[in-house]
Amino acid sequence: MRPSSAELPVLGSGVIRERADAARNRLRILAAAERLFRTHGVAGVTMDDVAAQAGVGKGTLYRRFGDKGGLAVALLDQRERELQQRMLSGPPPLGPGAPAADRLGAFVRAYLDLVEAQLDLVLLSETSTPGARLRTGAHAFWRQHCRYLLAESDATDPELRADVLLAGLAAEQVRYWLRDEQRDLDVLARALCAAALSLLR
Amino acid sequence: MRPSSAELPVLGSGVIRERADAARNRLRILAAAERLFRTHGVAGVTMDDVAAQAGVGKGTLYRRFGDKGGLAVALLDQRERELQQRMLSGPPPLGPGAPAADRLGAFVRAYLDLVEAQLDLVLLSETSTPGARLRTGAHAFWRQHCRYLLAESDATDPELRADVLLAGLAAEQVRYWLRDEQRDLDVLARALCAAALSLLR
DNA sequence: TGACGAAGCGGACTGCGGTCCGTTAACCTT
DNA sequence: AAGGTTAACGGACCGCAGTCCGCTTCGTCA
Repeated sequence: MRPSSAELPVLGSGVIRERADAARNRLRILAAAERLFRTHGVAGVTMDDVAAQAGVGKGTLYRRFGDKGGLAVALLDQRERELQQRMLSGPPPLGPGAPAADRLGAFVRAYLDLVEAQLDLVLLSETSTPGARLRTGAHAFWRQHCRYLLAESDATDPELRADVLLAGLAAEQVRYWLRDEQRDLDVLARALCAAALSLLR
Repeated sequence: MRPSSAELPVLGSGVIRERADAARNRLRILAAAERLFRTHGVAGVTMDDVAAQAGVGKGTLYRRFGDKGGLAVALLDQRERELQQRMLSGPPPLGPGAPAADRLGAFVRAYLDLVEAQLDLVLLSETSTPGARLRTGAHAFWRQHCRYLLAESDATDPELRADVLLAGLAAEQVRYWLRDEQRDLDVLARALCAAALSLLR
């Protein structure tokens, strides 16, 4: 889909290596975007701004990241990978070893924290285009994990219920709870965990 | 928020009546939009197209409907009101008289049908701007209804669970299930009803 | 090391959503 | 019925996301 550092060709395989200027520009763009987003807020930065700040043409920006959402995806990549690692091989209850229900609760909590910490960026990555949320590589990962845990607990229709759960964790919805309804993050997390557990039956 | 025919000033109260040219233009615009959306698809129609086809300036379009999503909301208004009437005073299990759990299932089914029948329009109304979905008057209605039914069944945290349920019924998600995953509407409806019932406990 | 092919670059350009503000005409008042 | 008030109109205008295509530079291979 969208090229990000995660999906770039890897040295040694049959795939061609990333060209030097391309690599340099990719880093420049990411650095510039992060700086601008931090100081002006995600909404206050245009793609022209990013290109100019990175000292790069707009075409380069789009060739690399596809669209504004793709840029957000790339910026989120690092944090998401960390969480994914913890889920795959970290300590329980998030990592393997705990009962599926506990792991699901731990995931909801950890994912919610990640979304909250990067709300604007996640929102951008999920809403830049209708349906974007469901098309990122990261989303496929979260879904796969939830499906597995739901199936493990003999939930009916784990695929669909994983999607329902993740729909409830969409940035748009989380932002509404947190900002518009002023819900406390911890209380919200507990309530969502309980709802997730309900979906197990 | 967004002015729609539903919120227009009503004759007789202290509020000022809609001017004659305004009423004429409103109808022209809605007719033009419906015609264009039907023949060219929602995505293939620009606001300039609508204005031109309606024989009206663009400013008029925006003054009346706020943005493209507002136009979609207005077009959906009729169908949504019908469903709302059935929920408030139609026959059970959708209307009053049946157990809350049955009414919830009936709502999920009926709402899903409405979304499916007008997928592109609902999608537009929910995604024209991030968070639009949660801000329409209709959404407040669906939410209120679900909250009530959940509370009636002694569900924990009915407010939050209503939001989770409705997030799962968002047009973006429904389109994904129907179009990308090719799920059968009936099967999907049954699975979602089951998930909704799980949220009751 | 020179030269060739292709990946990558960059910025002018396009199209569309949304705004602004000078003009028009509906409705009220007397 | 004439005049004044003001809501409503309309289309030129703006900003930004995203595209296109002629030019540049990288990496390779002889």
